Amino acid sequence: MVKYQVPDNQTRDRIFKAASEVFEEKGYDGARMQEIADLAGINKALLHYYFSTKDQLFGAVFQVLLRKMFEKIVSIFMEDISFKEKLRKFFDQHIEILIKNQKLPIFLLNELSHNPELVQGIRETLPYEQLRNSLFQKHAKELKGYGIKKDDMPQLMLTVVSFSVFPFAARDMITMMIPELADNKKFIAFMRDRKEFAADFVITALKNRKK
Amino acid sequence: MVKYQVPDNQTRDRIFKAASEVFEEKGYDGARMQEIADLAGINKALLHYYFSTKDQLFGAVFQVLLRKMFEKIVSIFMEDISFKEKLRKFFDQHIEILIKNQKLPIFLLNELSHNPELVQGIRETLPYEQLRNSLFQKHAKELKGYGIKKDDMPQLMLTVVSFSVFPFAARDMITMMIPELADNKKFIAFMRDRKEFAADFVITALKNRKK
DNA sequence: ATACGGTTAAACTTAATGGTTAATCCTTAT
DNA sequence: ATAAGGATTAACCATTAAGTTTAACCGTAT
Repeated sequence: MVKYQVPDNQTRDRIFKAASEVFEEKGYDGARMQEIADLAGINKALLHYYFSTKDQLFGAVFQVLLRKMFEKIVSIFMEDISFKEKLRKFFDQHIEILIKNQKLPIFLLNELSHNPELVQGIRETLPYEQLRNSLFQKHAKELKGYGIKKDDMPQLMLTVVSFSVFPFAARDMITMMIPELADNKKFIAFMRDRKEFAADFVITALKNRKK
Repeated sequence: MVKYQVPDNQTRDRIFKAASEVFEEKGYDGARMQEIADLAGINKALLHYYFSTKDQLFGAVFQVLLRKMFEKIVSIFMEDISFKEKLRKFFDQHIEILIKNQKLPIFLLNELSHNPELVQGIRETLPYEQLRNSLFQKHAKELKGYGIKKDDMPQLMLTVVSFSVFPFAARDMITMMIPELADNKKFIAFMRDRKEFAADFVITALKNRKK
């Protein structure tokens, strides 16, 4: 493979990374192409040389970030372990990921809510159907033992995900009510505590569910 | 009190209402003063006559919306009923409010995350300290019976709130994974089901908590 | 050598968009 | 009736941001 002036497409990658940061931080409307160019260490002309419009750049970034987050979740839930184990593992790993990407949830949720058509291009490529069905079938006995019917799965899954995602999306609301957690270190500790709290909470609720 | 041309401040109110809608729908960055003026049925000059800058208008709107939401939550939790009853009542009433203000959660959370200083003016006027303390003290015996220590209260309260708020904030993410719920009627039904699901879930988890 | 892709700087175009101005309207007080 | 003053308007202004253009530079492949 012949190398040109710039070996790989490092410029494109730098743009992509810069754009991810700026979009994630400010949202689509608040982001400025100039700021992205600055952060990538290039000028606006080159930025448009790689991504002709803001929309296109945003679309690319959004899709990657959404997929990244989604695939992490799926991969954990696809593993071949008991449902209870999955829960513990999920909260552990997912919360660690979110600690490293604290602004990601609110960014994804907000942009999605502002233009739902963003999903169009991604929907087909994500194995959400697969996840939904296989999750219930793989743990049919275990879930049946908990009195969880197939119809209950959406409520349950939403509940599980909200345990880890919501605190990050609502971070500043939490800070408002619990000023101690304004300190990032303490917030992270709080979220690490939450791993066990959440797993225990869900498992207890399931085990003792009225059938 | 002498009345001038316009008896009450109906114009101001119309502006305020229009601004609430537009900001809630598009966010600060996505909102246009022109659109607000149009929706209020006036022109931009008059808009600036009442609210000199976009920031000022936004600040006023945001504060009112945040307080509105917060006070509803507080009022339910302050009532003089058992903790279990509070939970059921909270999920019932809170979810009904959110059904009528579906975009409010993501709006508040997103704007707050973009400029946390928004809280400054509001913090003092909200009885969150009061809520935190009185909640635990009022139900000391009941919560003790569940093995909830004072330190556990933030985790518990966050959990409770996330049951009702998160689904609205994540509405389009949910729609992506559960296409049936794209239909608003069905989504509302789903959320009404969730009232009982959430209350049962939390109460079961509490009752059987390992101490 | 030369052709070409990546890159820069800088000036430019164009379409909003927030905010202003000066005049007009309307109601009430005198 | 008329003056005063708040409410309202149409037109305007200044700035910003996306995207373009142009001319030049530089390293590598042919």
